[in-house]
Amino acid sequence: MPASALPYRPHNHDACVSRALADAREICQQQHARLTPTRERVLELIWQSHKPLGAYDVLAHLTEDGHNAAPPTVYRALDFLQQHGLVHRIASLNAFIGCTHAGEQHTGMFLICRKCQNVLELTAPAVSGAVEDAASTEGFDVDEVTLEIAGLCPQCQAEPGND
Amino acid sequence: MPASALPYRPHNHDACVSRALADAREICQQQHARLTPTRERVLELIWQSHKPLGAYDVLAHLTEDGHNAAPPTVYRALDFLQQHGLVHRIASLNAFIGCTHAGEQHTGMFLICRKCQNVLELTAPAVSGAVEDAASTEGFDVDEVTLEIAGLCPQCQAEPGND
DNA sequence: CCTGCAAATGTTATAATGTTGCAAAACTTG
DNA sequence: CAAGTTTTGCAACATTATAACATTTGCAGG
Repeated sequence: MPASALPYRPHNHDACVSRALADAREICQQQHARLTPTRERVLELIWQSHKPLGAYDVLAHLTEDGHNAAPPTVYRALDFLQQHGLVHRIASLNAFIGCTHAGEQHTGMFLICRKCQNVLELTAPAVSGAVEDAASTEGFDVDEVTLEIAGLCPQCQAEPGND
Repeated sequence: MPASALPYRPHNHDACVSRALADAREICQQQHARLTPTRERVLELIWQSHKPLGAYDVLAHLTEDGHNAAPPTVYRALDFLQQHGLVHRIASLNAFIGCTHAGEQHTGMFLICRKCQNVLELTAPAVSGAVEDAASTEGFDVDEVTLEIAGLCPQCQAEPGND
């Protein structure tokens, strides 16, 4: 039985968000990218949920803030955050989640619990390597890998009614 | 240099579609599933393109046929075809493609050329294994794997202007 | 045959997700 | 501060997907 991974454990989520924001500020500074208030707020909203958040969910939160935002505002902020490696888009959910490896070189692999919706982002060199090998056997030049795994997290497996 | 994989090679595409349809009929018969005219026509349309086809593209073709179809018709047919392993949905493209391993037990892995749009479906046991290992290290119970790789196919790499 | 059920389809409307294009504002740099 | 670039606001629109309910079809049993 492995040690429980972060999103599955109770933890001080405020601190976890603060750290992510501080990291983001630093990364943006290094890259001469402008983490504007809207962008930072969007990142914060996404981090406040360990679960993936849809663009329109983000929009709704901004509206609650009193920010009179339209969809492009959100999509533009999300594009920016993605480009700087601060959030990932989960294609199978049309949703976004904070990157837990921001700043590091990595290929994301996501374990998505279909019951509690928590997402764990992994870096698995063995997987990346196998994917690269398979692609290069076909002479294919890899640009971007989408690797999303739906299933049951350890906690939810333990609960009843998961057939 | 590997031998060129099927979708990248010129081939008798009509025959390739016919074979897919014949296989589908057999698979459905075995599973006591009804491959109705609409479902079969949708499968045929998808196979006639080696490129992924959006639901509304399928709808447009049906309309050309004189079939007065609405979105639910297409989505229902696609659901059926997916459930019986005859087509795959490519989440990163919101599009569908014929399954080249229908009837076999397999985990799809898709090499999607971002230039010519061709898609090659692979079965790579090494990748599936690595994914399984990574998931089980986290105690995660895998249900479904979405593995989509965007990049350049061998043909398109050879052409100019692919920076 | 026909009757009644289940599966499949038709139909209308609507929800959810994402984009384009242009004008205004803010920041940056000389 | 003036000119250029980046960011934001805003309105309209495009694309993808589903809900709800009526109708038809295929088929098994009386």
